[in-house]
Amino acid sequence: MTLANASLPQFPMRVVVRRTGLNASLLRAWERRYGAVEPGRSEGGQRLYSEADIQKLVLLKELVDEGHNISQVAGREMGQLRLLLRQNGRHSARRTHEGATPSTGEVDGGAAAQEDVATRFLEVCVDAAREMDTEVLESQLNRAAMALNPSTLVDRVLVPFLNRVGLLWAEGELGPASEHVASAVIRRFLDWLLGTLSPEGNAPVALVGTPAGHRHEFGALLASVVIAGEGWRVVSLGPDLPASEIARAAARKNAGLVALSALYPREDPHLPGELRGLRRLLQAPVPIVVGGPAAAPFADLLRADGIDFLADLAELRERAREELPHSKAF
Amino acid sequence: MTLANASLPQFPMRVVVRRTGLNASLLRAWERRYGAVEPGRSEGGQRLYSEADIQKLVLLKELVDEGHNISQVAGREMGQLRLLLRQNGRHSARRTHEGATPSTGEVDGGAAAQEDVATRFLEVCVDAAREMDTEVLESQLNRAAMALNPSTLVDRVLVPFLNRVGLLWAEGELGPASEHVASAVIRRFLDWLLGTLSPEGNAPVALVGTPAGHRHEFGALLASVVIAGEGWRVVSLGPDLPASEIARAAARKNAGLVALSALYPREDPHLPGELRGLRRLLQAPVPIVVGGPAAAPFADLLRADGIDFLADLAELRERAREELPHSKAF
DNA sequence: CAATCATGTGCAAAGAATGTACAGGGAGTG
DNA sequence: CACTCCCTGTACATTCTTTGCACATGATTG
Repeated sequence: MTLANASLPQFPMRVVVRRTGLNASLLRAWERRYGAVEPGRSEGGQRLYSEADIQKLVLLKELVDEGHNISQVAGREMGQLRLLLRQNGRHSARRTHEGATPSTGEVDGGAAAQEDVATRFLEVCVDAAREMDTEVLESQLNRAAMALNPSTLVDRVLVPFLNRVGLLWAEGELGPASEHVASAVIRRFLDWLLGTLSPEGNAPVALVGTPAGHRHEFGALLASVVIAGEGWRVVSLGPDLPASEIARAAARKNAGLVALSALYPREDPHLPGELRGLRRLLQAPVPIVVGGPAAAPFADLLRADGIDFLADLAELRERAREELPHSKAF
Repeated sequence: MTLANASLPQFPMRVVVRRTGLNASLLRAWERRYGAVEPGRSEGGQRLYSEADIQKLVLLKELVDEGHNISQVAGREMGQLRLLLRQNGRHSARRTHEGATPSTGEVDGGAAAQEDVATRFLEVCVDAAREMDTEVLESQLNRAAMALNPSTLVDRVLVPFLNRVGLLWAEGELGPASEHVASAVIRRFLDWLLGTLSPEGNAPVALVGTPAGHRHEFGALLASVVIAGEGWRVVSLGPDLPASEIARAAARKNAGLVALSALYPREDPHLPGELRGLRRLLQAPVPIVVGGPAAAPFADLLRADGIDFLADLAELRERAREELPHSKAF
C-alpha cells in the first residue's frame, strides 16, 4: 500500500524468490493450496507478482517463522497480518485482539470492500457511543483494527467517528457523559494502537503534542498513531505546552520531527507567535509540522517561518515518511 | 488486558507451548480433564487457541506454580484467576518451573518488606519522571504492579508518586512537559490496571467520575482502580460532569454505587449544590460517595444529605467492599 | 497401611500440514 | 536453435497433532 502502483503485476518469480527468501516451489504451493496471493500472468502464462504480493509474502513468511500455520494466515488481509505480527512479536501477553469470523472469511476484497467494511464499523461505533456501551465500542474498534489496515482505520473509522461524536454532542444528541465515556474508550484504544504500531528498536524520535492554549488532544493522538505507523518512535507530550517546553523536550530527546495539533480555539491569535518561538528555540534544523483547523488560517504565515502546515493526516503520513532519516525498503 | 478480540482462534499448539511453557500433553490433559480451555479447531481438526486461551493458560500455570491445584482453578474465569494471583501477593515465584513453593507459602512475606520495595519503586519512578523517560517509568510501574499487591501499589506508589510529581511541578522543578508525559504514562497504566483488576462476568456496576467544574481526573482513576479491585464493574465517566448526566448514566447502567472525586477548585462553592442535586435525581437508594480535598470542607453538610465523604482511598476500599451486593462466592 | 485420587508424562498409530522434488512441456531471450 | 527459467501436476518425506491408553508419583483418605 505504499506505492501508487503497488498492485501492478510486474515481477517475475526469480525476483520474488530473491526478495522473500521463499523458494519457487513453495510460492506455487502457497498459491495453489491457500490462495496466499494471486499473481497476474504474462501472455505466455508466467507469473507476474505485484509489489503488494511481495509485501504480503514477506509478512506471511515472518508469521510462519513465528509459528503460525500458513493455512491460517494465508487468506488474511495485510492489515490483519501486520497486527498479528506486531502482537505476536512482542510475545508479551500484554495486548490482545479478538475476532468474530473464522478464517474462511473474506478474501482480499480490495479497497472498495475495505471502505465498505469501514463505514459499517463506523456506524456501529456511533451507535455504541450513543448507547454508552463501552464494551461494544471497544470490541468494535478492536475488530476494526484487525480487519483494516492502519491507514484505512485512521482515515475511515477513527477520524469520522470522532467527528460524528463531536457533532452529536454539539447538537445535544449525545450527553456529556456519553461523550466522555466514548472519549475514554477512544483514548485508550489510540494508546493501544500507538503501542502496537510503534517500532521496536531505537527508531528516530518524533515529538507530538499540542501548543499552549490548545487542550484538545485527539488530534495529537491521531497524529502520533500515524507517525508511529511510519516508523518513528513517538514521544507523546500531551496537550497545552509552551514552546519552551517543547523545545526542551526536543533537545533532550534528540527529536527528528516535531508535530503539533491545534484544534480548538479556532482562530487563536497566539498560535503563530507561539510556533515562531518554538522555531527559534529549536536550534537544530528539526522540521516542525502543524495540523488542525486552528492552524489553517496561518498556513502561509507559518510556512514563511519554516513551519509546515499539513491539511490532513494523509499529508502528515507522507511527510512523516519523507522525513524518516533512514528510509528503508519494504 | 481488555483490548479485546481475544476470542479469535488462531494460534496452533506450538505457539501456545512456546508462550506458556506448558508442554503439549499437558495442554491436552488440562483441556480433557478440567476443561481449562476450549480451543477451536482447524478444518483438519487441529487445535487453534485464541489469545484469551493463552492468557488463561498463563495464569493457570502461574497459579499452579504457586501451589494451587489445577482442578481447583481450571474452571474459573479470568477475573477470578487474576484476583487469586493478586491475593497470593507478589507472585515472586514467577519464573520457576518447579512448583517449589507449597500452597502454604503465605502472603505477606512481611508487610515491612513490601513497604520497602514500594518506596524504592517510588523513588525510581520519580527519577524517571524527572528525566522524562517514559520507558523506564512504564516498566517500573509494571514491575511494581507485579511485585506488590494492588492496595499497596495504590497507597504506597501511585498516590505518593502523583503527589510528588504535583509538588515538583508546583515548585518548578519539573517542567510541564515532564509532568504531561508522566501523566500520560500514569493514565495509561491506570487504565491498564483498571482493566486487569476488573471482574469478568456481570458484576454490579459502579459509576466513577468527577463533578461538574472538576477537571482533574486522577483521583477518579485511582478510585476506579480501588473499586474495581473490590469486584465492581467500573464505568468510568470521566471528569467534569453535571449531576443530571451522572444521574442519567446511573439509571441507564443500573449503577449500584456512585463515586466522585473532587480535587481541584479547592473550596468550590457549587459542589454541595451539585451533589445534592445528584442525590435528588437518583431515585433509587444508590449510595453516593465523594472523596478529595475539594469535598472535605463539606463533609458534614453532605452527610446530612445522604452523601458520604471518604477521607482516603482506604476508606473507599472498605466502603466499596461493604456495598458490594454479596453475590457469588469463590 | 492400603486404596484411591490427582496429576504430569510417555507412547503408538493415524491423520494433517506443509516443504520439496521430479517429469515433461512450454516461454523468454539472445 | 540453445539455454535457462518457469509452468502444471503429482508424488513424497517430514514434522506436527490427535486420540486413547498406560503409567509413575505423590497426596489424600478410609
